[in-house]
Amino acid sequence: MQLRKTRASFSSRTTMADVARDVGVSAITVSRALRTPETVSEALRTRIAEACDRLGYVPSRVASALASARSMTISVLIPSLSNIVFIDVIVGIKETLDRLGYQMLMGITGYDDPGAEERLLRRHLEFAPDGILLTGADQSEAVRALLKSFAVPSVHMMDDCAWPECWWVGFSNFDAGAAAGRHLLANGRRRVAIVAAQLDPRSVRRCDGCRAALVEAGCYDPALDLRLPQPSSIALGAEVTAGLVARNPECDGVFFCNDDLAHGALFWCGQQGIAVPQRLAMIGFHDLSASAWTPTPLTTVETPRARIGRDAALLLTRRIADPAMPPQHIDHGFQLIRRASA
Amino acid sequence: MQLRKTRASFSSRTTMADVARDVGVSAITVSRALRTPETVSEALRTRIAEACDRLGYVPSRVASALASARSMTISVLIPSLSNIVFIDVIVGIKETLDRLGYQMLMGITGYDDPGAEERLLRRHLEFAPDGILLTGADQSEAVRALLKSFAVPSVHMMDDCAWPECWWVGFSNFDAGAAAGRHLLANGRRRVAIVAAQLDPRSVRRCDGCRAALVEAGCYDPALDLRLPQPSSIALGAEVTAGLVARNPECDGVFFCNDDLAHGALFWCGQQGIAVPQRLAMIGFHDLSASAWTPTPLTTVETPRARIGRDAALLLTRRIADPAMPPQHIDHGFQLIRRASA
DNA sequence: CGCCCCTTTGTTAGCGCTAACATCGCGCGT
DNA sequence: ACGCGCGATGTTAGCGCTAACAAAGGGGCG
Repeated sequence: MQLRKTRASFSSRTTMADVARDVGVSAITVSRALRTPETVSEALRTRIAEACDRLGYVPSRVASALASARSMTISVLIPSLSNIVFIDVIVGIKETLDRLGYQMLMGITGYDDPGAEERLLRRHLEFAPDGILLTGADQSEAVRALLKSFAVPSVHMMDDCAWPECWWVGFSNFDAGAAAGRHLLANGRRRVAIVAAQLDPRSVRRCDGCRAALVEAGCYDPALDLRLPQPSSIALGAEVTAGLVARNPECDGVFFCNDDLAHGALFWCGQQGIAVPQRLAMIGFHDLSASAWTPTPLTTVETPRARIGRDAALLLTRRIADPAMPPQHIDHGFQLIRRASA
Repeated sequence: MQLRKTRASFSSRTTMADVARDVGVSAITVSRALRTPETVSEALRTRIAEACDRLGYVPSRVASALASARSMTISVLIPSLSNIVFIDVIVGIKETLDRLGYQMLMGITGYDDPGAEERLLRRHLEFAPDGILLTGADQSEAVRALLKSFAVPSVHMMDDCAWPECWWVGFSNFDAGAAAGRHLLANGRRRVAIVAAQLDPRSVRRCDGCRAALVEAGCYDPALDLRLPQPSSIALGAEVTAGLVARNPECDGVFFCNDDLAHGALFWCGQQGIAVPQRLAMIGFHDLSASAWTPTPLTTVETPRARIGRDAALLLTRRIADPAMPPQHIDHGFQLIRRASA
């Protein structure tokens, strides 16, 4: 008889072997009763279920993951939590993953550090996720190499991607920006400013789209094309609008790359008595819930964020289940929401 | 020679054994070089680090978790993602956990189903988290029993708790509500309404606090004490204020159990030309970023959400490291933010 | 009646790592 | 010269589960 100390275990929890012993079968039968009930006779299945209940058995996904090479976790990499846009995406993702029994591991890349996504990915790979959801399709070479060498299925969210091998669920930020620009033009605006903050690739692409629309109409003015590196906020929107009106009094319309900035602009115009849209029309991006409630309700581009999250997660789990599946792309589009501001 | 198929493994990744073979040492030495570098000679340590790099070795936390009974994950149970308040808490939690190398597993309990938290906890226990962060201290008996039987350390967030064994980081919702009530009274208001939506225990407690303040001042009127089961939103705030003004024209002040409702009320008053605070004073709760930007800036109670998340996570990891530690409570308080609305 | 196939259960051997104990060699004090 | 302590490395076993193969029993069919 050894006197060797028993080694640490997860709080000496009830194991599958305990349940098996209790019922008088082998562990694999318990395993099957839980995972593939149809392969176990009904009588046994009932006795096993009863024993699990009675003993308070909670299966260990850690052991299961090691044995089956399926961790039942999905890593989700997003740039920020402070941006409600990504929260909506997460809500959609969780809806799908909860239903399918996956857990979500979340990683925040930030906007500034170009190497952050790779470091984060490496950290997440330690947890052996069954798949990865990425924001945008502008990943670095290092990130793509890691994904490939670890053979982790991935799906990109919130933008489109020209590369046919890329799995993505999103919409064209370029087209959405262009639609916003054309709407301002259709409103008779000729001196249109473009305001972008937090220069992530998707904001840049929608500004590109808006710019293209202005160029096409022959009224693009680089002096009205503002790029701010700071994080987007209501306060920044107010500040930048004040500067814009002071320096470019002829400006008669603004495309803001997101709604927060537009909210700040609207509040500031309200305080200053600047008539929106008569004097200055404006259009935002994403249609946040407050956009229907600003002093002048905000015309904006609605993006189906929760649907994108939901479908990206669904697509990813399908890809995990069938590695031979050909690449899929889902374009969920966008919708111009016409309110009073433009 | 067996022809048995090799079993599934995590995409045939490089293992610790591969690194050990490459360097010409045993696996345990590699393990030590990574986890407790000071126990391995410097020469070996360098060669091991070099081999890890060259082979692209990423340690498997799944195997590590099984062997060491430490999963390096923390489960966080919150009621909702749509409520920005909890996002702020999550931001704080992630700040701490990222620094300490933990991963976060997130569970959403919702507001309605009383059994949801227990089911969710059970699901999370399958992943063998090293600790659990819970919202509030009103858990069901079943939840407390599960936590006890699995011996998972936990810390409660966002409220205080009278029970001395309970570890918590938060503030007194009751006191915060009372402070809001007293502020309205100090503004000379005598016909004060209390409006609560999404009746979670913390909202209820802050309304209790406000009510106590009104009772103490001898001006509590049950007809002005509104409890709405619906989810809180800007639209609901507008709607309920319209009803309140119509039915109770004498009402001169309102305590809203959160800022969203107050925003809706302010927008509605702006549209209707109702003077805030002259005709109707109002005070919100949580100090969301938009509260400084409403038509009339909102007086509200600031809650240190990110700090609570950060410190709750820190406390939890300390409790994990030292199971003998006595229960800790951190009261981060709250702060009345005086703006124009009251 | 024997054969085959299908359903149901079991045996064996890991998945990749780490706890616990074992061992080895070196410097030091006496 | 000897033993002791200590730092550095190794051996063994096992965490709790599941893949792969094995086997037993029953039923259908020529």
